[in-house]
Amino acid sequence: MARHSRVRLADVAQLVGVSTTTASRALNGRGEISDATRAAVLEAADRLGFRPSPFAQSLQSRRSNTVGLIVPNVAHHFYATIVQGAQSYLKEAGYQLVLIDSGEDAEGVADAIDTLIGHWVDGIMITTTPFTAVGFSDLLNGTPCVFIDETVEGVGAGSITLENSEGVALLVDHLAETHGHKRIAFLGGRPDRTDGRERREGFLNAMARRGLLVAPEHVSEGEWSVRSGVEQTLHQIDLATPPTALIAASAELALGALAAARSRGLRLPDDMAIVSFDDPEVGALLEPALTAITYDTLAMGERSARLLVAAFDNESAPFNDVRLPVSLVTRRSCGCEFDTLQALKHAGFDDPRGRVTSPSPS
Amino acid sequence: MARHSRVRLADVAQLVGVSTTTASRALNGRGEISDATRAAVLEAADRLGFRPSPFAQSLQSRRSNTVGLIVPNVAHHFYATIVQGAQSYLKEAGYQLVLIDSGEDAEGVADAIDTLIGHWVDGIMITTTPFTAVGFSDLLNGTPCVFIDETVEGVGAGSITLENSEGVALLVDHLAETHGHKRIAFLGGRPDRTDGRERREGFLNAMARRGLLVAPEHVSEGEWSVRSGVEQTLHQIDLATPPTALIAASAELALGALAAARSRGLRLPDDMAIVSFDDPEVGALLEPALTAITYDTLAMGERSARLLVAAFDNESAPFNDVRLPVSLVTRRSCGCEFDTLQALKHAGFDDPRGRVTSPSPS
DNA sequence: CTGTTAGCGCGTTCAA
DNA sequence: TTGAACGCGCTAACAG
Repeated sequence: MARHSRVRLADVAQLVGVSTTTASRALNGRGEISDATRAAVLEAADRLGFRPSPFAQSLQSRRSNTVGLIVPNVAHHFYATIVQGAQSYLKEAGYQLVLIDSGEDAEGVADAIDTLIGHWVDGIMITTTPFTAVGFSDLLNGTPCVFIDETVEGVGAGSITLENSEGVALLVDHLAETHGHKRIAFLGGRPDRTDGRERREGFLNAMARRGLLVAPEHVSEGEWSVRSGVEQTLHQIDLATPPTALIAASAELALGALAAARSRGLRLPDDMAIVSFDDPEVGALLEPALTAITYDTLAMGERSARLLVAAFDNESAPFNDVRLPVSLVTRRSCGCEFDTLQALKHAGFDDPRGRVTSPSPS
Repeated sequence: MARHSRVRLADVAQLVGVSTTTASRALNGRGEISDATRAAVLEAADRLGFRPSPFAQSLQSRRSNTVGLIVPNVAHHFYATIVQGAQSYLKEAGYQLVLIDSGEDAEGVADAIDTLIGHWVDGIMITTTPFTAVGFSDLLNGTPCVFIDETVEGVGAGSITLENSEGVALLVDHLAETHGHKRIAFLGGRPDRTDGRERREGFLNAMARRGLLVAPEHVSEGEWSVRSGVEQTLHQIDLATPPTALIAASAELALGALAAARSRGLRLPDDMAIVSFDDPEVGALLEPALTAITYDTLAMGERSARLLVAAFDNESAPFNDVRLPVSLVTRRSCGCEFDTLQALKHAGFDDPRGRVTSPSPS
């Protein structure tokens, strides 16, 4: 295998005719040094293509300039975008991202944390929380950490989450005020996740605030998946008193809901309105185009990385609980007017790399 | 910032009462050593929670046990899945993945390669090729490398690509044989990419093989994006002799095509059939459900990683050009029968992590 | 079978 | 302003 053999600091120093100490000082700008030698060293380093060995540096400094990110599934757009956001900030800040796709189960996450600590990452960002506070504390063993989209009480430097209940309230308000819906059902995800729980509670609160009754059978629960969306929706449609509008707690649930309703021959949005927390990548391209809550996932990643890096310099800072705003994009599935082609022209969808971006709400 | 201070080999050795050399031998299984001391060292290491410093090891061995992966856009499902596949193999093989989202432009990729080499990765996987062979050779400077979805002649240990022309041929054959289409148009992506070029040529060849005429205006070109799909499709529809079927060279183009055709009031698939190379995540949930070429993206990532790691042990092996098979999934957009709900029940879409997997063809 | 020595490449003393 | 010496933690080479 290719053993790396490159120019060392010593080579640079030798070329210039100074000690490695001097060369080091010139390159790092520490200590006093004459302008002449500094210039000479810099030029020599440049000419030789000198790159300091990160291992030697880390061995000496006891820090790796590396940050770990644990996601349950990189292939999911939400997590992939967080990776992207995090990396863009970390690069700027001089850190390298180490990504681990852990799966969602506890064992995988424990493994991932262990691996990252074994690699001496300076900090860890975690997007899935199958442990309690003590569990995490044990695993982390003092390594700085930030939670994304989830919160674990009293562990880590902070968390970045969405305004989940506010978002659901936007959906409820829009359905009720603009379109006059009263019998609104909620398709939920897993209640053991922070986001799932908050969205569910947000729904109940928003309905209560408007004095709208929620029949128990109009609040269902399931997995965070398309299949579950189908099942929950069929169940709702078959009810003696089916709802006139559906709020899906996630993009996958909404996709399932759309498919299920269509296959039952319902005309959307006339027979039933369907809206969603989470705007799927293809939200504007669905039939009907999906009214949804959007948010800046890229910013979630960036903010998280920023929060973590900030924590490096200030370990004793209090837990930082950041909430990111969300907003409503009205399209056709709620009953509003929406011209897909027009929307495409004005907002996004032109990423040359092929990304299907949703029009960002202003 | 949290300086790592942990148990060193020396601590273990001291506890047992042997030299670090002996301890090292016991832990690494090198050299002769008595069973008794080996056991003692292992136990002590375990009890102390000893983890060898990767920096010290790398400094000494001159290898990092780390592999770099460069993608133009992690947020894109295709690349995200490659990341996932690559990581799953690398983990098994004892390597850590270092991911860089470089963007698609040459500068970003050059930067990424540079960064990775600066981190002494043992090898690099590249998914976008904005350079010629000499360009890459210069940048890589001997670092083992594998290309994914693209090929650069004569550089690296090998490449993993799809059976692009075979895939397009499957689409052409299906449209012609099963549905009797003769005027088939092709919506192309960027011809400067290996995949784009091969799909375009595959189309022309497949049509020629069947003796079908292709009017020049029925082969268009553009970006790899939804917007471009919309534009190209509108252009085709407005032609004096519009095609009766459309083959989109990528998922994004297909999504754009669907939206454009629908917005013009065309009934799909009766007025126009639309099929696609690339099965979008939501292929089965579109209206109409999209007939498409699918392939195992996860396997692309795995195979690539496998190929790279194999190259570590055998640097002089010849260039390994791996082609991954693709297959046709017929749904409704070509004119076939397709029951979305039924498909959901039988194939995929039940990933608890929320992944929207396409039914895999058997 | 085991220990001593030395060096991977860098930064940081301390002394000149 | 510069340099010599040392140590970060580990393993390979060379004794014993």
